[in-house]
Amino acid sequence: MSQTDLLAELSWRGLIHQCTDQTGLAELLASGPQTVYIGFDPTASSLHVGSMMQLMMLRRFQKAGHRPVALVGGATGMIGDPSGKSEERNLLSSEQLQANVDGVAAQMRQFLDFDGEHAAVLLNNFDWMQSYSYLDFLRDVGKSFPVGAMLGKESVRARLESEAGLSYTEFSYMLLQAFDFVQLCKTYGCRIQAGGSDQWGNITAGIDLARRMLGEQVFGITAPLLTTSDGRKMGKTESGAVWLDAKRTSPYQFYQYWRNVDDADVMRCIAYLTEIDHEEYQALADATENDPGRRTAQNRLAEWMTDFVHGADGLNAATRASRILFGGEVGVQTDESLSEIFADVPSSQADKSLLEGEGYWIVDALQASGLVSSGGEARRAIKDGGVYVNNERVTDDQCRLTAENLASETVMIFRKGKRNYSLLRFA
RNA sequence: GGGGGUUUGUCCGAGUGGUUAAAGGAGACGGACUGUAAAUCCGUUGGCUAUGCCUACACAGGUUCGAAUCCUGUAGCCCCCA
Repeated sequence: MSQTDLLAELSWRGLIHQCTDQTGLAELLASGPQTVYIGFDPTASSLHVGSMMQLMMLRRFQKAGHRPVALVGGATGMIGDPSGKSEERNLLSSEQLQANVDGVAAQMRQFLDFDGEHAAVLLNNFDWMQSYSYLDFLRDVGKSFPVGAMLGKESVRARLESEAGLSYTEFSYMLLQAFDFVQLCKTYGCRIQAGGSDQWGNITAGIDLARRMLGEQVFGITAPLLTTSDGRKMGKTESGAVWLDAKRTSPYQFYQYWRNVDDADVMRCIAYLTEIDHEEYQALADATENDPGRRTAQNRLAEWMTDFVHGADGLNAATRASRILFGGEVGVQTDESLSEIFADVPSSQADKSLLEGEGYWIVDALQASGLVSSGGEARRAIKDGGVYVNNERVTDDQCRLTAENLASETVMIFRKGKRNYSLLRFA
C-alpha cells in the first residue's frame, strides 16, 4: 500500500472519527515514513476486542510503511484514565501491573512486525516516569497546563458533574499521557498519536504540550468506539469480555461471538477489525442486504478473526466444534478429540460400573450430568423430546445406558435442548 | 399509643370451607418454524422408588370429617386517628 492510500483506507473503513488538521496530517504522511503511537492500558493480562481495534490501527500504519509504537501504560496504568469511566478506578498493585504489561506485550507480537524496516517498537512509559521526580514534573510539565483548559475537557467535566467526583490523582492523568507524547516526539520523532474517540481529550492535551515544550506541531487521530447499533460496547458477553487470550476466551467462543453479531453491526466490525479489502467488503455488504439469512458476512468475519487471532488450528477447532455442538453427528470419537471439541462444556464423573448389567437409567444420568435438577424434570424433558445422548434424541424415559452408548472410550455426551451440553466421564 | 387492611408458587395476580399442586399473566425451559435471528405457534413449569405417595398458599397453634379459605397468637408491609 502506498503512503497516500492510508488515509483513504481509514476513511472508507470509517476509522476516522476526529482528526487534528487532516490536510496537515496527509502532507506529513506523504512526506515519508512516520512514527505513530497508541497507548494501551494494562488493566488485564490480556487484550480484548476494544484494544484489538487499536492494534489493527497500528498495523495499518505499519503496512503503509510507517513505524508503529505500542506504548504500554505501566505508569499511567498506576493512575487510571478517567476518560469515559463513570467512577474512580481501583488502583492496581505494581506486581499485578507488571504481569499485565508482560501479558499484553506478548500478544502484541502477533499483530505487529517487530523486525525489518519499519519495525514496531514496544515501550513502557514506566521506564521514563519512574525516576521523574514530582517537583521536576510539576515544573516541566504542570506549568504548561492551565487548569481552566483542563476543567473544560469533556472527560473531566463529565466526572465533576457526576456524583462519583474525581480524585486529584485521576485529574492528573492527562498530564502523564500528554507527556508521553512529548517524550516519544523527542526520542522517536513520533508526531502522530492515534486512539479511540474517548482519547481525544488526552491526545489534544499532548499536542498542546508538545507545542509548548518542544515547539513541535504534532497530530492526533481518533477512531470511533466499537459499539453495537443500539449503542452498547461490543466485545462483551453475559459472561464478560471477549478476550484474545485463548485461555480466557476459547477459539470456539471467540468464533461464535463473531458469528452471532447482528446484521446491523457486522459490516462495521469487518471494516474496523479486519483487513478484508474494499471489494470483498462491498460484496459482503450486498450479501447481507440481499440474503441476510445466509449470514455470509458473519461467517466471513468469524473466520477471518479466528484465523487471525488463533491461527489455522484455532479456526479449525472452532468450526469443528461448532458443527458438532450445533447438532451434527458425533460419530466415533476419542477422549482427546471430545475434550477438545467440548472444551467449553461442563463435565462430571461417574462410576463406570453403572454401565454394567442392565445399565444406567437415563433419568439418573441426566441428573448426574447436571442438566436437570430433579427426576421429574428429566422425565418431562424426555417427554418433550428435548434430550439427546450423543446428539441422538431419547424418546423413552425408561431407557438404560450401557457401554454401547459411549461416544469415545469413556465419555458420553448429554444434551438438553438446542445447545445445553454436558459430558459424563465414566471412570 | 388506638383503628383498619394486607402477606398466595420464580415474579405479578385470582381464589370458593371439600374434583386446588392451587385460574390468569409474565418469566424460564422444551418442541415446531427460522438465519445458531426476531416474531409466531404448541407443550411443560413442587418432589418422589409415580395409575399412587409426600411437601406446599408469611410463621405457630386451634375449630372442623375436611382449611390457602374460619378463629387465636407472632412477624413483615400499607393506610387512617392522636
